[in-house]
Amino acid sequence: MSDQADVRRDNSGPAHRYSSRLAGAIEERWQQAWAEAKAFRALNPGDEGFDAAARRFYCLDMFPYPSGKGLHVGHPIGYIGADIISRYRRMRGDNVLHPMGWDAFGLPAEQYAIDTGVHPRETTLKAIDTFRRQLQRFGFSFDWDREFATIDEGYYKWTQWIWLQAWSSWYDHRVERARPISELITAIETNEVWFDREGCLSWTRPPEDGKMWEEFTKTEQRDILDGQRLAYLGEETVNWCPKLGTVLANEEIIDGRSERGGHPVVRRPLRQWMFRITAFAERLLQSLDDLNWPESTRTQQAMWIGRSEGADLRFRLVELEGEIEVFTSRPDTLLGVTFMVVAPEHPLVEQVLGEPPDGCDRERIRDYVNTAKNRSNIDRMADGKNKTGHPLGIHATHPATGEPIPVWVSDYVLAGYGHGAIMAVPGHDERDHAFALKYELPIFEVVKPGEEIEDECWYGDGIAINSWCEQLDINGLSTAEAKAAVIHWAELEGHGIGRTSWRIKDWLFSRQRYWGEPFPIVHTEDGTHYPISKEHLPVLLPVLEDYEPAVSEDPQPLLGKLRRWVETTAGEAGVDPALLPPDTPVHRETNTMPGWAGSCWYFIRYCDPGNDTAFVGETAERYWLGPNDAAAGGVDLYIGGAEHAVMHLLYARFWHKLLHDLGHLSSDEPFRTLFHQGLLTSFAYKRDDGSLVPADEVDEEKSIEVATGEVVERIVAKMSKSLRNVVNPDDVIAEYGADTFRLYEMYMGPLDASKPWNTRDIVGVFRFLQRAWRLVVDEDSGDLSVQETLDEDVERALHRTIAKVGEDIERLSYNTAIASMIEFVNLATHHGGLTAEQLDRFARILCPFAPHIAEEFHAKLGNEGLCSVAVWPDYDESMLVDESIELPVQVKGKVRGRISVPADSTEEEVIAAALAHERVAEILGGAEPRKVIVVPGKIVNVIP
RNA sequence: GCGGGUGUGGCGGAAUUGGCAGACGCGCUGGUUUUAGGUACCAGUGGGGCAACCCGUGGAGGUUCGAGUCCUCUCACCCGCACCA
Repeated sequence: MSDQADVRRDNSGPAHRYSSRLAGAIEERWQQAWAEAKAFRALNPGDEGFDAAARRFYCLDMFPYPSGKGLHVGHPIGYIGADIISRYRRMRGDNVLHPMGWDAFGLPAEQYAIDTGVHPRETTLKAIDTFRRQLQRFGFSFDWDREFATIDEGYYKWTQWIWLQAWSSWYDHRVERARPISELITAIETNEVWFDREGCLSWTRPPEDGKMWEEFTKTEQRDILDGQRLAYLGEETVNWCPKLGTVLANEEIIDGRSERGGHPVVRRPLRQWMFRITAFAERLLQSLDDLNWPESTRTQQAMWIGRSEGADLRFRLVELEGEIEVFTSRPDTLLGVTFMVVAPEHPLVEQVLGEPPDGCDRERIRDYVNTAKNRSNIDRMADGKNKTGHPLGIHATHPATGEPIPVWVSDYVLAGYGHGAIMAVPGHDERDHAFALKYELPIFEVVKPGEEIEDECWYGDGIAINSWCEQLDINGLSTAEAKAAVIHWAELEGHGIGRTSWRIKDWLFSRQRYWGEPFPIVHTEDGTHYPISKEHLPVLLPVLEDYEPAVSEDPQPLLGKLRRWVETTAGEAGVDPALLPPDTPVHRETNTMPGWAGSCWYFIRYCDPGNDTAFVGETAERYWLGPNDAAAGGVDLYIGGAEHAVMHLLYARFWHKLLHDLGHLSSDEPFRTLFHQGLLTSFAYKRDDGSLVPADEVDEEKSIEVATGEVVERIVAKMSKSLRNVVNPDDVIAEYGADTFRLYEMYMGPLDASKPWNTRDIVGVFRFLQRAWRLVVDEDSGDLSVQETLDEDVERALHRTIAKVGEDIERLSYNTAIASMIEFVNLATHHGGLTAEQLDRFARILCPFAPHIAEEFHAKLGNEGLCSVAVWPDYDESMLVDESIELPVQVKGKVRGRISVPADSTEEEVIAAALAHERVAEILGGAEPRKVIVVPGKIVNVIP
C-alpha cells in the first residue's frame, strides 16, 4: 500500500468523512473499551452473574502456530467467520465461549528457532506476542482471560497427565471401551482371564495348552500388561527423517517426504511410544455418521481408517515348515489363486535365504530384496505401475485344491498391511493381473460379471464360475454368497477365519526433538516403566544449550544429551515411593511428544483454564461440552482449515473418546459441528510459455508484463513469496481499518469457498461504511445527522434486512448478509436518511461484522453501554412484505409483463389482473388460456 | 485409478424449497462536485437487434406449465488418497 494512497484517502474531502485515520482512532478506542469492560468474558457455572437459563454456544477457532512470520491474510478468514456468529449469538442472549490460544510446541517453532539461532522458548513467546497484537487489531470478541499456550507449564502438566491415563489403561473389546489397567489386573488375579503360552489373553475359555498367570516370570507378566496398554512401546518400522532428526507419524508423510520441509523419509525399525488408536477404529468410523461435518472430511477420515471386510487364510508351505497367512477381501476368488506374493520385509524371505530349498536362486533373491528394501518410498512411487519381483523357489499348498502354487516376493505387496503377504488372483485384481502378465503366470477367470462386460480383468462383483473342487463348490453363487461360503468352509476346515482389516495403524507418538512435552515416565535397569505421580507433574522440559539436532542416520533424542537430567533416582523424578524406593536409579524418557499433543485437548482446557487440580473441572466440562437439551455435546461450532481433516481432527477424536471412556468427559465426540473456511488464493500472471510473472512486474489494467510488453494471462494461484502476491493484513488495516478488512474478507464469497484476494475490490465495502457513516454523521460539521420522520418504505426494508441478516448469520452466509446491508444503506440514502431509532437498530445488526464503527454509532446516538452486548433487534413478520406486490406474468414460458396487486389478493384476483394485462391479452388474442398457474408471491404462468 | 467438490457477465459472486437468471460489490461508460488528477455523489452496464423480439448459467439430451436448480450421458478444473490385497 503506498503512502500516497493513504494520504489521499485521509487528507481530501470533508473534515468528518469516514477515513482510514478516523477508522483507526475509532477502532483503538473501542478495543480498549471492550478490554476494560471485559465485555466478552464467558461465565462458568458458579461465576457471579452466570445465567443458567441462557443457551450455551461454544464457538471454537483452530488455534494458530505462532510462527515467526506473523499473521497472513488467509489466517483471519475463519476467525472473522467465527467472531461474527459469536457476536451475534451473544447479542441473542447466549452464553458464548469464544476463546483463543497458542499451539506453541512442535516442529515449526523449533525449526524457526534453529534458523534464527535463538532458543525456541524465546522465539515462540515473541511470536505469540506478535500474533496476539495482530489478532487484537481485528477486534475479535475473544475471552482473553482464558488464553493459554500449550507450552505453559500449567497446561502441559495435564497433557502429560492425559498420556499417563492412556498408559494406565487398556481396551476391553467385550464392552468396546477403554478401562483402567488396574481392572485388568483384578480380572487376572480373580482368574477371569486365561493365557496361552505366548501370553495372549482369552476371556472365553482356557486355551488347550494354556498357562497360569503365576507360571509367567515377573518380566513376562510385565510385558503382557505392557502389551495391553493404550500407550505402549512398540518395535515398529517407522518413518525416520534424517534431516529433521526425528521419526514421523504416517499422517505426516506425503509422497515419501516429510510434510514439514519436504525432506526424504526412510523406513527403519525402532522402539517408539505408540498409541493404540486402532482399538478405537470401529468407533472412530461409526460415530462419523453422527457428526455435522463437511462430507469431504468425513469421507477422508473414513478412508484413512480404511475398514475392509474379508478373511485371513492360511496356506501351508510345501518345501519348508510353516505356512503363509494372508488377508483377502475377496475370499470368493480363492479358486482363482495362481500364485502368492510376499513383501520384501516378510519373515519368509529371511527363512528362504537361511535354508534355501532346491531350485532357489539365493543370490538373485537377496539382490532383489536388498534393492527393494533400500528403494525409498519416493522411488517406489515414481515407478508407478511397473511391477518387479522374483520367485522364491518355494510353493504353498492351495487349501482347497491341494495344488502347489509358486510363492514370489515383490514390493507391490506392502509389509505394513494385512500380513504382508497376498494370495494373487490375477483374473480379478488389476495389480495381480499386471504382475501375472509380466512374469507369464497363469490367469484363471472365476467371477462372471452380471452383465456382459468386455473386460480383461473384472474386479467387480458377479457370479462365481470355474469354482469347483472336491473340497469346495461355490459355482453359481453371487460374490456376497460366495464370500460367506468360503469363510464358513475355511473356519470349519481350519484354513482361516473371517476378519475385518483396517488401514489405520497405531499412532507413533514419540519424537527425537527438543521442543515438545517430555514423557512423564522413567525406566529402571531391567526396562520396567514407572509413571511420574500426579503431584510431581509436569516433568519440566529442561533447558538445553545446544538444541540443534545432529543430522544422523540413527535416531538420537536431543534430551539424551543431558546425562545428569536423564540419569536420576525414582525419588528425584517423582515416582510414587509405593511403586519404587526413592533411591532406585532410573532413566528418564528422552523422547518428546509430537506437536499434535497439545492440540488434542486444548478446547477442553478453555472450559476451565485456571484449574490446577484437574485437567478440567467437572461442572465446567459438563456445562460447555456435555450433552444438553439443545445439543448433543462437544464444541457447538468448530471453524478451521480443511488441511486438518485427517491428523488433528482424528487424533483429537481419539483422545476425547479415551477420556470419555475413563469417565473424565461427558461427551464422546469433541466437535459436533465442523466448518472449513476456504483457501485464500491470489491472482498471478502467466506468460504464453506457462511461466509465471511476479505480480509487481505486471500492468494489471492491460494485462501485460511491464519489462517486455508481453501479454500475460491472469490466473488464480496460492499466495507465495516468489510470485510476490502475498498480502500483509497489517498493511490493509492501516489503509482501510479493521472493520473494512473484516467486511471485505466476508464479502468476497461463501465462507467455505476458495477465493482470490483482490485488493482493488476492498474499496467497495469501504464505501459502504462511508455511506453508513454519512447516515449518522454530517461530514462537514461532524454533528449527528438523523431524520425526524419515519419513512414507511425504509422501515419495511429495515425489518426485512434485520430478518435476512439474522437468518444469513445462522447459516454462515455472510456475503449475502453484507449485500443486504449494503442494499439497505443505499435505499436509506436515497430516501434521505434514517431516524435515530432506526439507526440504532441498524448499528446493532452491523455490529457482528463491523463492530468498531457500530459501537461508534451506538455511542453517538446517545446509548450508554456497549453495542457489542446490546440486544439483537426484533422484526415484525407483517412488515416483511409490502402492501402491494409486483408479480411477473409468463406466457409461453417467457415473462411478458408484470402486474401490481395487493399482497393479500386471492388467486382469482391475481388471474384476473394477469389476463387483463395489455401484452398478455394481446398474445392470447382473445382466446381463453388452457391453464393459469399462480405461485403465490412469485409468478403467474399463463398457458395458452 | 478411487473418493469429495466446482463450472453463472470483463472480475468476485447472488438466486436457502423447481418460479422474474445475473442481487450486491469491483471494473467500465457518461455526468455532477472539484483549479486538475484522485476522493465523493448521480445514472447506465449479459450478448444481439432501431424495435417487437431472439439468444444466454461448461457441453448434449430428457422430465416439467416452468430447470442454474431434478434425471441421463459428457467435458474441464480444484482438493484429498493412492500398489491397502
